[in-house]
Amino acid sequence: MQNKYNARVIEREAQQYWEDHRSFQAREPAAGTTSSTAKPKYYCLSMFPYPSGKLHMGHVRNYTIGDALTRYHRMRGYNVMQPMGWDAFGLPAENAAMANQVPPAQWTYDNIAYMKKQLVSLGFAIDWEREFATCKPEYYRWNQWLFLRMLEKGIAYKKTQIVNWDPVDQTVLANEQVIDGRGWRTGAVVEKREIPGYYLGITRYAEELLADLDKLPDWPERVKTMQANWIGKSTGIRFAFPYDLTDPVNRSHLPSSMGTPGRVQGEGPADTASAERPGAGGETEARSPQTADFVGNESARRDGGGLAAMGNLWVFTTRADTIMGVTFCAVAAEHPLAVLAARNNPALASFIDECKHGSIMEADMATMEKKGMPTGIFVTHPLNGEKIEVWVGNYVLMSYGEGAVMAVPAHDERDFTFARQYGLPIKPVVAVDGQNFSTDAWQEWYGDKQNGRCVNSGKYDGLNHADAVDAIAADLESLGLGKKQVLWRLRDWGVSRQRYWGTPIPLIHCDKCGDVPVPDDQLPVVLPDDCVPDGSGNPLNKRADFVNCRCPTCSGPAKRETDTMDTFVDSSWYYTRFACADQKNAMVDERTKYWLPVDQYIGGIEHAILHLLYSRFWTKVMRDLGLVTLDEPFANLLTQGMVLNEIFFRKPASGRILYYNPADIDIETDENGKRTGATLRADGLPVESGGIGTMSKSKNNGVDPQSLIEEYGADTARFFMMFAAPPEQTLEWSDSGVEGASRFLRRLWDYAAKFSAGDATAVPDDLQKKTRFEIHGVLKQANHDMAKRQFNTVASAAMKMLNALDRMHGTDNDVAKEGLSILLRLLSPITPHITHQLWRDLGYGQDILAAPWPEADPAALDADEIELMLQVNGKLRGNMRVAKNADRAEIERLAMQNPKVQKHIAGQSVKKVVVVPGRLVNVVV
RNA sequence: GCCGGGAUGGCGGAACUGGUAGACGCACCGGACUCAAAAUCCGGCGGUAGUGAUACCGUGGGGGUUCGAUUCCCCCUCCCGGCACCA
Repeated sequence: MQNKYNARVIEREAQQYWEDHRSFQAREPAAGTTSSTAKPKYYCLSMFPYPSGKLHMGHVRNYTIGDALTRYHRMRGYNVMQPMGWDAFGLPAENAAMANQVPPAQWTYDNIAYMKKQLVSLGFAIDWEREFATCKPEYYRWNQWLFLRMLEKGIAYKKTQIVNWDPVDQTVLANEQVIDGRGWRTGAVVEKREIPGYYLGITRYAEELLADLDKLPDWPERVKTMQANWIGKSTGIRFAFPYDLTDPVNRSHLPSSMGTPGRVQGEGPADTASAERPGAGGETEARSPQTADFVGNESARRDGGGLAAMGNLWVFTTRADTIMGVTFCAVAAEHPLAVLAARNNPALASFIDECKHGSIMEADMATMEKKGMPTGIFVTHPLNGEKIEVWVGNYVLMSYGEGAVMAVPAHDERDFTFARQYGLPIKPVVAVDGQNFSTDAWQEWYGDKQNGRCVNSGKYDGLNHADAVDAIAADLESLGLGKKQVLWRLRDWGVSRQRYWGTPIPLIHCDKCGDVPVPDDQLPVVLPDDCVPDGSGNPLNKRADFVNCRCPTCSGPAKRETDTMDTFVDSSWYYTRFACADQKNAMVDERTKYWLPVDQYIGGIEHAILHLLYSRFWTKVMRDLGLVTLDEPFANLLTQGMVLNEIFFRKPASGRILYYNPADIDIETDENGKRTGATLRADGLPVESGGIGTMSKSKNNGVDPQSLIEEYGADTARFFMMFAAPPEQTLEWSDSGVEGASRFLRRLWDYAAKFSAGDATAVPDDLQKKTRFEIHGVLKQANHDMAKRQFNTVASAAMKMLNALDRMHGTDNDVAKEGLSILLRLLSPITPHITHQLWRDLGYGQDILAAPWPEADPAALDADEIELMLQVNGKLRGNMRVAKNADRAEIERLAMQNPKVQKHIAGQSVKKVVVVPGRLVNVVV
């Protein structure tokens, strides 16, 4: 073997070997394999990358974790599959296309080619025969196909709603892209536009998406919590306050056009299905408060379309037990009653306008001062008949529930604040023993529904929360004015995008026949891949060859839909496609039954909600269409931590902060190694430390994986990443840590070279025995850690083994031979190249991948004598060796004789002696 | 405000189910090799006192349970992440 470690050469050779032997090709079991002879399968998947240009450290960490798990399970005897693909549609390609005047397709394919080379050079055990890119018609045709199935089932539907529109870029903006009411790029004032779009009915699955979180015991708790919060289930009562605009108190609000009083047709309680709710949005729009109008709100739409003189103000509450404490109602600025009242009230109109133009971010609204104005409209309390005034309140969201609330200042903190501000009455209707109500300040117990009892509530007095809610729900229902209802925070998923680089939505607009789905036999609707966007809207609109078509129904001239699908659609089902990527005639086939679910999914926490929720939804839809047979796609989820690096900067007296790359900084330390300062190497002058942050361009603290691989090799990069921190925690970059990883691999190589040369230095038997004891002890712990996916301690175990072997000096013995074979196998999931080479060079076998995973030998751990700690009053005072089979009395006797123990118990009486077998003796005095 | 996760040497991080706190590595200090440097190897490395054996203190702070607490319970402080006028 070579006596010097040359990463470049051995990594190239190992990768060539794997390619030649198709080492990572995953195969389904041959027909006839019985479940008793079959290997268990292990589908290990890392979130596929967006082909942005080149890999970043986050990718390297993500895929190294996945690769270590894949290789470990393979050696453990699993039939493994680790595929890779490309999440290839998306906005950055359009931006790059504009900047470089190159079509997004070409840019994307160039990036894929380069990044694939990088992945190969990192030695990942990927089955490249299953690779695909989502921007290929062979893939996205199934987006279109399934979309059409959803349309048939009514899961996909079209509706019109308000969105943020940038008039300069001519595109929809996500909420995050609107800053102080202006487009982030153009600075143009964002308009509200009512735009038709397609929605997927994820809310139909809300209950199951929430309940099935319990079927995911191996998901991180915080991800499940985030999803549960996002889905946001509230159980309560939807009920109505009837109003009559012809009533003398309301006469001034009667619209002149509204001569004849009369009830609105079809108005009734609980007739709005909870599943399909107003203001739906997808991806980013899901958070949009839909402030501009009440479009989509069914009860509101009927009233708003031509408000009748008599009607119902619908509200939702989870605290129906406080219904007798209602002293006013509050509605959102966009609520039809507010709009009506503003018609002849200029002050109110301008207030409403102010509310609408406020920040649309909900986070900002939370800290906003509570403001409101009375509408002068009165509604009737459904249970006690009192006249209740309707206020417009800036704290009521049009997008949640009915856009209107019953206000109970005594038992809701927001209502309390509001009532105090405007001098509205506060009427306590819930009492808690031992507490006195005061309107001076809000107290915690006012909102307590656990311990409260109804008071001042007539027939409901004395009831607790649950009983009162039941009784009130029953009464409201018998009046036809209300009913129990579940309200969800989750919105339907808006998937239409006015973008070019995405899956065309397969619909055709015909003047005669309306919106006509593209027939299956005309799929895929192929996206022209030679467009270069110019920044003025969707370039597809200018492609006559794409837009103009024939109506599938009447064959007349028609126009193709030019909106494309949200790119989250692509990633919602790609994991099913890997099971059968070569299937030309169907979206998926039987092979999904074998491979799914994904046994281990690995990715960033930033996808905790969107991608993971959409994928869960999509799986359930595919299941209901009979395409797959599972409820949940990802059995085990690992969310890896981010890669951080230090930030260095200078702040010139004038001008912008300048950031310096840590690689260009020298650290000064005192003689204890404590840092005293940092200077820029170029000029030797001090720079300031800005702490630790995620690697980013803006902070100039990124490290390019490519340069790392070129300088040290893939194994060093992989080893450092695994050693520096547990996978779920953040990882701090450290150049000297990388150096240390490299040093270890060189030491390993040097040791192997020495072993190979045969160093016959005599090693005493007891040292050999001790070394073997140590190796197997470390292995036992390492296997425990491996099962926990705690790779940092596995890496450290490998280092400990090398240290132990090295201490033995001589290598020509069975302990060294066995120890090295254990070490190589333990390390092979982390550093596959060097271990592949050494395994062959040292004659252990042809291919370490075929070697069994090492297990600790109990015989090696069996010692004649064991060491016991000696404590006096719980303080460590010494230790002693006793025979393995010494009994309790013997141990106690020996411990009491021990001089260290004697010294510390001198002159005191022994109260008790605690003996923990194999561990310690504690003498209590 | 609510939910989740944290806090251990100069640094990254270990510590099985309550049983030797600081494994392993980095940094630093001392030594060997060298004309010298790098690389490599050997030794040291929580704090205080002491020449030393040793003693005391020490896992964010305070209390508790226990023979024994980084680990379990209660209270508090700070940090990170997510959500947020959700009715």
